[in-house]
This record gives sequence, C-alpha cells and structure tokens, in this order.
Amino acid sequence: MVKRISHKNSSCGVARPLDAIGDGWTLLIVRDAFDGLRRFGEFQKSLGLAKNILAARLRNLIAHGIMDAVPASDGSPYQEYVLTKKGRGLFPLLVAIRQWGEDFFFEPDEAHVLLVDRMRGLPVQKLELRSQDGRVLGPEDTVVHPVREPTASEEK
Amino acid sequence: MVKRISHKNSSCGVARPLDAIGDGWTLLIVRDAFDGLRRFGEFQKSLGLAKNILAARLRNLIAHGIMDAVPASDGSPYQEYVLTKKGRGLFPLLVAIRQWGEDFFFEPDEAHVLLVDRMRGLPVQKLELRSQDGRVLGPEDTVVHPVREPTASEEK
DNA sequence: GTAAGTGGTTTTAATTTGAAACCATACGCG
DNA sequence: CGCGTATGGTTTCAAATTAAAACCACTTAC
Repeated sequence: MVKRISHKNSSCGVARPLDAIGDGWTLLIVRDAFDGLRRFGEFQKSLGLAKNILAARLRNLIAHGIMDAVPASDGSPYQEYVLTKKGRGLFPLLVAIRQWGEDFFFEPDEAHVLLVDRMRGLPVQKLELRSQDGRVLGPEDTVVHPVREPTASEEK
Repeated sequence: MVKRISHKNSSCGVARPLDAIGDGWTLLIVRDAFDGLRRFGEFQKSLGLAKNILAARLRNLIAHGIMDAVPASDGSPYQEYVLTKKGRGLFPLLVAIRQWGEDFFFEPDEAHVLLVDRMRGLPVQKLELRSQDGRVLGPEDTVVHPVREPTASEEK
C-alpha cells in the first residue's frame, strides 16, 4: 500500500522524506491543513480529487505521523484531520515551493498570490540558507557530512 | 504525457510547481544534479530506477525548463543533463526537505548525514522564514495576498 | 571483427489512479 | 415516524502510469 522506493539510497535524507510526501496531492493536502482545513469534505472540495484518493492520502499521512485523525471538535460524529508537530515542520518546505513557484512559474504580469507577513502586510523575505556565522550559502558552499549522534555509548 | 492536475486550483502557487516536481523521482534527480552528476548512466546508477522512467523524467525536467541537455563536455558523443537557473532555484526546497528529514525521519542515535558549511565544516542554520524586519514567521504569521505586478500598462 | 559500454526505446505486465456508483450513519423537519 | 439530504467514506472497474526486461544503435577497446 505504502509507496516504497526500494533502493539502497532510500535512506539518504532526501529520499526518505520524499517517500512520505513525494506525491502530487499530499503536499496540497498539507497546505490546505495549514490554511485551516480539517474535514474530509473540505479537503475534497478544495482540491477536487476523488474521494478514494483523498482517503488513501490521508491514511498515508496519518501512517507517516504527519497528520492525525482526532475525534471531533464541533460535536459532529466525524473525524477531523490535523497536522502533527512533524506535519507543522513542513512549513519551510511549503514556503520554499511557493517561493520557487512565484519566481519561475508566473509571467511577470500574471496575477498570482504572494506570501506576506500578516502583522505588517509586507512580503516575506526569500528563504536563504545561512552558515552559523551568517553567510548566505549556495549549493556549492555546502556538503553533506556523515554524523553519528554522540550518545552515552560514546565510550569504546 | 505530462502530468496535469486538472483543477481550478492548479494555479495556486503551490500546485503549479508540484505539477513539475511532484513525483518521487524528480527531486532525487535534481538532488543528484546538485551533487554534480550529469550523465544518464550516472543518474541511473545512483538512483537505481528503470531507464525508461529516467528518460521520461529527464524529458519532463527539460520540458519544464528545470534541466537542460547540453551536447557534451568530455568529447563523448552523448549528452549531459545540467540544471538551469530555474533548476538551481530549487536549492532551498531541497534543503528544506533534507532538514525536515533530519528532524523527523531519523532516530536520535541513527546514523545519517548532515548538511554542513563547506568553508567552516559546521552545520548550516535551520531554514527560517523571516519578515522584512527580521522576525521569524510561523504558519500563523503569514497570509497569502493576491498581487498584480505593476506593469507599464498600469494607466487605465 | 568482435566484445563490451553507453544511452536510450519498445514491449509487456503489474501497480496506481480516478470517476462513478454504492453504502452507512446522522440530521432536518413536516 | 418517514423521507430527503449531507457527510464520510468503500467498492468497482476502466484508464493511465510505472517498472522490469528485452531490444537496438552507436562507439570504443582490443
């Protein structure tokens, strides 16, 4: 049922997350959840996807600990789907997608939406990767480094 | 051929990018491209996916302007696949995926890799969304705002 | 010239997707 | 109560996608 990218590389730090969210619909569901949608029908109406697909995606999101089904909230006998902490952790990722979309998927004069700071009403800053000492880092300035967390069993 | 999320929402700033990269393999290919891979065979060996699928994904990436096929570089009669500017714009998104993965997909004592600043060898900062005046913004601090770019045809 | 390596395409089966139909429960209300 | 409607799914089935494997073309090595 759960998609599995069966390969040695599946634990590379990018593949494993993609196994959970690497699907056309999943991140749109998460996005709607950030926008406050909670009910099955709300997601379905907002996204216009088939109900069986939505049910499958929600099951998958729950199985991955990204969303949770909670009993009610307005007294109705149904469930609501809410983001977990792990799910809320996707916020920077969604912002990155949106900013990339803003930059490359709209003609300069095409109507689109912009993410703004609610408090001031001004556009947010562009996401930037920075070093500990504050330099902005590009792809060529970074490298992946294997790490073993220093646990208590550090003695040999 | 090209996947299309046919829905009114397809222009929402998130759905449109996902239409280009919302696929399990595509971002892994892009990631490998950031790591310097260029040749068909390199991608195939690194990812272990079927050749027809890789060919289809590369075609799609090229069609979306994310990668480009350039004639050669080492004299061999084949092509190389390189990221365009648009493709390099995916760097923050890949970092966001990786950081989310680091935070939620590995046990504390599980071996994994960390993204480090090449110059200092120190881990990079966590990606944060900030307002123009530097406050860190969470999901509840932002709102999408429709925008029409002020073009020259602004006079009525 | 023949074998092996690279970069694909074609073929075919298995899996996934999606639309529509169906079903079950709850509610509104005359 | 009895009936229509809304919600939240599951089931069914056809169509599209994916994936493995076979095949093919071209080039280089020997």
